[in-house]
Amino acid sequence: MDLKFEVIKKSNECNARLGTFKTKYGTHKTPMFMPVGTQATVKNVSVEDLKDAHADVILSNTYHLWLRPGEDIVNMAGGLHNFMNYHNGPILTDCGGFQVFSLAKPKDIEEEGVTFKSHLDGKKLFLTPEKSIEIQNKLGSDIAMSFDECPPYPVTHEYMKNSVERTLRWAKRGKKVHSNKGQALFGIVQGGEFEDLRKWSAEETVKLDFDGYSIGGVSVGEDNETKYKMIDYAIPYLPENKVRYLMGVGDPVDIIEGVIRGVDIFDCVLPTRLARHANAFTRTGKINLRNKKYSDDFTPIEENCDCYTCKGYTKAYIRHLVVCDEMLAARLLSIHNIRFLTKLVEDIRESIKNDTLISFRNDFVSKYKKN
RNA sequence: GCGGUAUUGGUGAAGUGGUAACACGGUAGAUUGUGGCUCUAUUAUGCGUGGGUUCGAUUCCCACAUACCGCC
Repeated sequence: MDLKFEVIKKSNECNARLGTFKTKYGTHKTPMFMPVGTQATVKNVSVEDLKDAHADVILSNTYHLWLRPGEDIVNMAGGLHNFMNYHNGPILTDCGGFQVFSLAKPKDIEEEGVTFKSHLDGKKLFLTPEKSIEIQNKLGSDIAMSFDECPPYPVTHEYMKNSVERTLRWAKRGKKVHSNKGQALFGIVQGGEFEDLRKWSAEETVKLDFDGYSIGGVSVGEDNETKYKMIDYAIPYLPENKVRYLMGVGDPVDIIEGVIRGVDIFDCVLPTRLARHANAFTRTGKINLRNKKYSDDFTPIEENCDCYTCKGYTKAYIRHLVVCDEMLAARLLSIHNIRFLTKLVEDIRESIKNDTLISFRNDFVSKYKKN
């Protein structure tokens, strides 16, 4: 399904662009941040919480839902939206390719597909590009991802070349069986830190004509300079009139740097994972609510934040919940962290509109200290 | 009153005549297409108190304190 992506404005100081795309849920603004809800739930928060936090598109995962409860169950429920009661916006399903990186060994990656060892019971599983698309079709997500391999960092040029070529062949196979007319399908650019492979991967993937393009294999252990190069190497070969999605990136500074380089969409587990580890984003850096210094701090996480958490709860109280291992801590922190990133992209959009993104970046980075 | 046994950090505890394991907890840190798991660093200048022996004692000896168990 064509997302009718439109560039509303191009920055005149960098590659950033302000855009919109359309689905049956309405018009969606980019740059955008998507919270991750791997197992048909954004951990610890309700769909009402997500709405309050200005979440729009959310992510779910093919691999996890394939194992539990199984795509047929979700299909019987009427699709993911009905199953999880999420009607605020579209759902994007990741293809399961990232699990190749985290669960499979290189020898288990073959032309036909990938042999996984289930993280639940160790059972051997076999996932192919066709199977991934078929599962995503049944899940009924609005945007499906092409099945890819996300190699670790670093690997040799030779390994990466083989991997990228195979990922392209997998993309072709997946596209061939993609039959869900109401579902968009995105291709994934790989190639690691190698400029020639990123270029090749981007050009060849674009030839297949997907509804959007993502840059994968980023933030897998490389340094910042390399990370930003990976984006720079791919962007010039992606079409202007299609969304660009940088997979798995959600550090606030990385989001800004990504937008400056021409990225439209981001997703990341960071806001919710950090919340489970008692961390909160603030404009002056990440803070750890477990820290003793907050035990008598009766101010909100951020004084001017409009999220549910900051409007009603103090750092001292949240710290108390964290120390007592109370579940509410994770919920309150998740809500704040998600809102922090949705607000960040709102500010980014405003900055693109005003052609002040570079100074916004400089200002943000100077205040956002790595503790 | 007499004998015996014990006393190590916030907790449970190991241990040795050469300067205090381990676990939990505490304090910090990591976390980027999610296992809430996990990982890393750090946390007793001191082994009930006071003496003695020794180059050196938490360790051996004596006394005392405290706790528990026997006996009158």
